[in-house]
Amino acid sequence: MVNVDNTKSQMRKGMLEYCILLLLRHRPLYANDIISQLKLAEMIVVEGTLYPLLNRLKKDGLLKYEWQESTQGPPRKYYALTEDGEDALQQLDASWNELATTVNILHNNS
Amino acid sequence: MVNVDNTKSQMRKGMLEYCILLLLRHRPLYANDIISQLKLAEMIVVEGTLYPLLNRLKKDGLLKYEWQESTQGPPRKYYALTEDGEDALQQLDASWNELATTVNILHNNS
DNA sequence: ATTTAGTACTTTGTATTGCAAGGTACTAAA
DNA sequence: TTTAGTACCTTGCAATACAAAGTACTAAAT
Repeated sequence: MVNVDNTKSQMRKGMLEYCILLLLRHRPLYANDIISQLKLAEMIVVEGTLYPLLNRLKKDGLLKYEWQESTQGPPRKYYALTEDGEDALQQLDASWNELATTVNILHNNS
Repeated sequence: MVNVDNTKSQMRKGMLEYCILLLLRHRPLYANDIISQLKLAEMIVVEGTLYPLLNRLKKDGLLKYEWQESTQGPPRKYYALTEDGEDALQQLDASWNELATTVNILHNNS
């Protein structure tokens, strides 16, 4: 059997940022929430990937966070979209639609 | 205006390999053909990206090539899917469908 | 009080990979 | 014999996903 895992994971990687923004669209989440949600969606991410990514999105002004106490452990950074983040997300919705259309055309054409 | 170009290009990158295999599904193409086709589909690729990628897919046994004379210039490497390549492509079709479904769910859920 | 386990966030080193830029080699026309 | 065009390859750099190790805080167990 051929190994397509690498290609599959490349596909997922490309969507990661967009999926994280989608998850944050309507409610703030902290890192572990995001990891669990993405795991459910079979878009596996690990801490070492997520934290730097969240920091980058924060630095770029798409995300902000608030510290919140937890009943069982240290406080958590709850991330939410900024206004710029919402703008970006809208643009990415459009990009996603284009991309999906393109791929489907290539798929059917061929 | 927020800059989402980086994220957009990450999305496209992830699909690159799959799209190249799709293009080769029913006919052999050489590098410039692939570049033109992908440019039409707004999935821009440049030589420095494509050649190493084709070599890798060849090395992995998904692609093979034949030299063919050209009427206007040096000979060309026409790439085609191997049997393993066709298997891989089928698996990737499935992966693509899953991914697209997942993203659309995240999109609508949110 | 001290240790241990659990949780949350961060950092470091490595491998992959896309790309710009430059290089080689062949063909054909000037 | 030069020049332009085409095709393929390589090199060096930047971005980034990930494994693994590290820091810090909380809460329960001893």
